[in-house]
Amino acid sequence: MQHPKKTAKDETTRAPRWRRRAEARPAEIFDAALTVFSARGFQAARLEEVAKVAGISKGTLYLYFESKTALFEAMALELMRVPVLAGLDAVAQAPSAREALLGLMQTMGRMLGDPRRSALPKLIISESAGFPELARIWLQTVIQPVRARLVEFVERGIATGEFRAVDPWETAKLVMAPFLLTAIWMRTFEGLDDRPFDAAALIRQHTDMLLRGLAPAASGD
Amino acid sequence: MQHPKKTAKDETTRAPRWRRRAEARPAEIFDAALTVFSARGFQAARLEEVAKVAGISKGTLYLYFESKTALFEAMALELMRVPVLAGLDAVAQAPSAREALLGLMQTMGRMLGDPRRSALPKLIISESAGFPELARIWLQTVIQPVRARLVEFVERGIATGEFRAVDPWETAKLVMAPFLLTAIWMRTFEGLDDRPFDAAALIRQHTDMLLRGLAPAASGD
DNA sequence: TATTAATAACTGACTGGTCGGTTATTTATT
DNA sequence: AATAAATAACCGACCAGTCAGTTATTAATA
Repeated sequence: MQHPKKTAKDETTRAPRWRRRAEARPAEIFDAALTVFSARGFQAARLEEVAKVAGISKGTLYLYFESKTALFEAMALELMRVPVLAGLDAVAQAPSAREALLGLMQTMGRMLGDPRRSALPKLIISESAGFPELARIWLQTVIQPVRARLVEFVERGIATGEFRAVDPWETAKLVMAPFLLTAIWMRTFEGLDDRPFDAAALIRQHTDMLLRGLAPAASGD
Repeated sequence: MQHPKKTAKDETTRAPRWRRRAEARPAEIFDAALTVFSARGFQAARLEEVAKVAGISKGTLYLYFESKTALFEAMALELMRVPVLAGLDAVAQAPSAREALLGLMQTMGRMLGDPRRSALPKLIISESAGFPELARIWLQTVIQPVRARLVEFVERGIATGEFRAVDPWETAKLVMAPFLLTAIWMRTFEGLDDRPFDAAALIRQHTDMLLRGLAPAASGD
């Protein structure tokens, strides 16, 4: 049988079974992988399902990634690479320590609103046993830089008298804790609890409490 | 071929290969299961290894538990059953809201010191996708009661004028967040970070910040 | 432009190894 | 001797990873 008249580029539109889309694939696979790995966890995730969600066959996955492990790692690294910290330097330029701190918290709050990025912490934490290297990288590329900034802001605030003298390192952890709680809660208990989780309200309250906790004593310490 | 000279049962009590210990087994298996499941995650954990750690054979596991899933669930439930909340009512008897709050935080802090119990949160969170029922039970038996108490204490403090008027629900989450951070950190990043994690210092700082954040405005709001 | 050849992208049936779970057998206890 | 407890060899479902073949796309040729 001869080839059918595909030459009729005038709209015979015979949908091909698939298309070559070598450029678009990786991103789509990352998307699918995040979805499936998030929903099932790394081990329980089936590559067949990742492929299905990505709209390709399992074999095709292996044209782009060496192994299931490599796919997971590449995906996680890809999501980390994204400007998690892009705003950090800008925020640091704020005229006061207070504003810098608030700016950073706002940035983190926005990140929680992006389902893709807010999925990463729980995934890294959950799979840290099997991928210690990934935990290490997350620590180095995300946690430590953010923490360093927070420490810096707190120290600056103390120096300028905006804040009272607290331990900057412990305070940095306290600043981050509610964000972690939120990221985890949304992906673990949301829908099971009788009360909806209002991330915005939590962060508002967090900010309020934090600023009061940092305020210098009104008169004498 | 006949059996080799085992007939030499000169009965001088050489250790028998095993003993009947039907009563002690379950606890030992739980211990082993917690260790292995914590280290590897549910899916990656091998029953062979659980058995080895428990000092028995894989087959013996099945004398006590229906399946890998049943073992995991039974273990998690067993750890929840333990007096997580035993101190709750006692703490609630404290003369002031402030003391009740501090008492509860102290209890939670102590819990983090017990490696067995502090392992549970991360395990539940990590496996929540595969065991949504367990997440629900954890929510109901641990999180919600603790949260309810916290809300109650905060409301009481506001009523008595010990605390300023904050949102008790959001505040309850803020109280818990650093404990969650600690539980997760210790089992995820500890050893990778350049700074050791000082849980006690964090809780001290947390307490300090919290009380200041809750303090009524010195003069006018 | 039409046809053919060459290549890159993709598919899906297949396989080999890995455990969860079972069972025939051995060992301890009563 | 009878029974209960534990073992270890075994089985088979499941799935990551492979590969021989198929289809789309591009390049070369007429």
